[in-house]
Amino acid sequence: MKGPALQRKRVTSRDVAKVAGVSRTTVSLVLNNVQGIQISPETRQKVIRAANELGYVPDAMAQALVSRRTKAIGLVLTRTHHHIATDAFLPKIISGLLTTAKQHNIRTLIDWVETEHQESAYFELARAKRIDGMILSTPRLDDKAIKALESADIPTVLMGSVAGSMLPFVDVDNVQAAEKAVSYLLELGHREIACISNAPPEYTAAPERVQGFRNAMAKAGAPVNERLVCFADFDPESGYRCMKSLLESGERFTAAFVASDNVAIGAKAALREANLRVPDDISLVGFDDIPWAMYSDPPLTTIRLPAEALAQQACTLLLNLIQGKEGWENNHVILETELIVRKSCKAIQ
Amino acid sequence: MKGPALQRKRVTSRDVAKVAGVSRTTVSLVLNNVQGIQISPETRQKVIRAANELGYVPDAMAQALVSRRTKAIGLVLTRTHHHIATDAFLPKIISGLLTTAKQHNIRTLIDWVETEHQESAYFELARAKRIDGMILSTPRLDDKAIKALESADIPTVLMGSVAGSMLPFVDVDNVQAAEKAVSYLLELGHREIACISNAPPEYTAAPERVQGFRNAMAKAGAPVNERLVCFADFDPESGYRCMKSLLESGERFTAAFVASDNVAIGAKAALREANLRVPDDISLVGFDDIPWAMYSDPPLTTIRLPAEALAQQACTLLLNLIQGKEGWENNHVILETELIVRKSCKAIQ
DNA sequence: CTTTCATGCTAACACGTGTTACTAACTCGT
DNA sequence: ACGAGTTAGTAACACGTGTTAGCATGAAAG
Repeated sequence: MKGPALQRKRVTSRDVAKVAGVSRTTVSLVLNNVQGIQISPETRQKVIRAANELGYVPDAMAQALVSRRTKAIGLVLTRTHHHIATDAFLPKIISGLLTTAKQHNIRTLIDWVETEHQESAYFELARAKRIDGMILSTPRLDDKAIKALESADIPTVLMGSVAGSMLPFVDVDNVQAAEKAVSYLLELGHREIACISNAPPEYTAAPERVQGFRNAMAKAGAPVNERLVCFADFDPESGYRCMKSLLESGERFTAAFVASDNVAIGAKAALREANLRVPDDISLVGFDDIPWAMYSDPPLTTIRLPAEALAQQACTLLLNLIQGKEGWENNHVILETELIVRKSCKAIQ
Repeated sequence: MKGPALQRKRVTSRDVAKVAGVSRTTVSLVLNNVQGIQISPETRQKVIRAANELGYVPDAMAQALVSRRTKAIGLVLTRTHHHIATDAFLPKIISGLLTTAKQHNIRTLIDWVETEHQESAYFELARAKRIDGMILSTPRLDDKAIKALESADIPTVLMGSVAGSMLPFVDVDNVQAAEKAVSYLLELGHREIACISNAPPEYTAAPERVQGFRNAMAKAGAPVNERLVCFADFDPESGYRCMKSLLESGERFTAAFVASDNVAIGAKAALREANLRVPDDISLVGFDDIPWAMYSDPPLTTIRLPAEALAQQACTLLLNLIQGKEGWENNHVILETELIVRKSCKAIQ
């Protein structure tokens, strides 16, 4: 496959040139298929044959150095160790990213930024020119970081919108989606509805989803009991704690909108512990439609978030940005959500 | 933070040298803190001050080119698009990898190899010298690919052992772990036990876990009903299908060992559809202890696989390999598993 | 016979860094 | 005063590629 002799030495374009009996320049011109230049078909063949014979693969670092393109993008995660480990969405995002990246022959670098050293880490990646651009997942940015990013010279796309930022982003309409979910509960006759957010309010999407809850309630003329609004923290355990405290508060409710399936899993565990059954005693609507939602017991009614499509769009947007297609700047993409009705909700009789 | 004027031009070590009034060499020597060389403290200060003032960050590509180290490792996934998207373990592996990598100031590149183009893709990454080494997750390798990898000049660590390979790997003792799980069921008095594997037998770990099942049954003198042994395919849906076909086969069983929590989730859905309750009608033991196992209804008894620790060990092993610490070659790490007893099993009376 | 022009290819530079060999100046013991 | 040794720093090369300017050669045009 690689020729008879096993070569441990690095094969460079100079070696190919020597074997083909041409100059290194010609090798480069032929293998990169440069247009508007004249090379005889025989020479082309000689070069290509030599390259195959030697198993020549151009050095990515050298290419990057001279072309000033690394052909790599970065996915930057901005959450804690623990939240990354229990993120049910990460696989979908990675899968989506890899698919699109591969189509464009681009590599994906993944990095994790501890919140304390945010800025320095952003810059390290950016200024070291290790990547051509980056995607920030679930950004939680203060004004300083946003400004630093906007003024930095590295193309950036956010997954999740950030108020006050001019950076391009990809997202769903969280307000409208949450409204859809809560409206469904209201249509089933529920009036006393609890709301557990997906994350603390400083994270993207969290306040929007709670706002959607409020909007739906207001439209239906149902009062919002503030004691039934609670902020979780991404993982099932936080959902468990939220639901437990809601139950212990003694406030009455017949349904709950949980703005994350992952959190809902924990919330349901708390209900079970209190001998409350879903949907007979409490109706539950989730958000995200993680792969396990449909296999939950009972199957969880939820809002489907097109995670893979979001990642793909983010990647496409970023690649356009990198290629300098103007008119893409400050642009954004909003994808549609869908209410998936399963069996975790029941009408009030 | 970066000085008054916003510089869009790239800052090189030459610029730093000019500002500090020294040669580029001196800049390199100072900033890399090269030992055994004499530079006066005042010059050192001048250089460091100039570097900070200009916001100098060395170009990673240029460094890689000259040092022949990219300071990046690759995580290579060898499964289908869909299996990656629904992999409950990927976040933990990534989390573990990132932690260890960050400690050593190493970046992580993630790539995905469609099974058809396996070899070419391996080599592309390796020969292009984009990474210093790679970790292969859930390898499914035929002999040709193994040999190609062994003879390639890129350090490689497998996550999951492969029979007949000399490559270093990180794994648990799958046979023993499965034995532990099934022994637990046997101790509870079960004799007619079904076995659903985590994956097709050509993948690592799958045959081992089934073998563990057989061993435990043999030791207890319980006959293995071959019609109750079934191979799933990573995701819940395959578990659902397996369990459904087991139920439709008409063969009697009181418990099932499911060699993957992810698969078990689907299997449980099939049981529920058949109006069978866990653990009252059927006892269930899973494998992996994914984050959702403890929040399942009922909480799933399972074998805990130390996924993050495995990733960390794999990373450490790889870094040793890259640094050329001999004595680490052909080495491997086996981590311990643990039976986590929850509420999905019941004793036979 | 000279001038123009296309063809086929190459020498030479640039990218930004790490590192080795070397030099100039200065100290010091005798 | 003089060779020996230390100190502080630099010039020059290497890494492997992409790209521009230019050089022969031969053919066509005047």
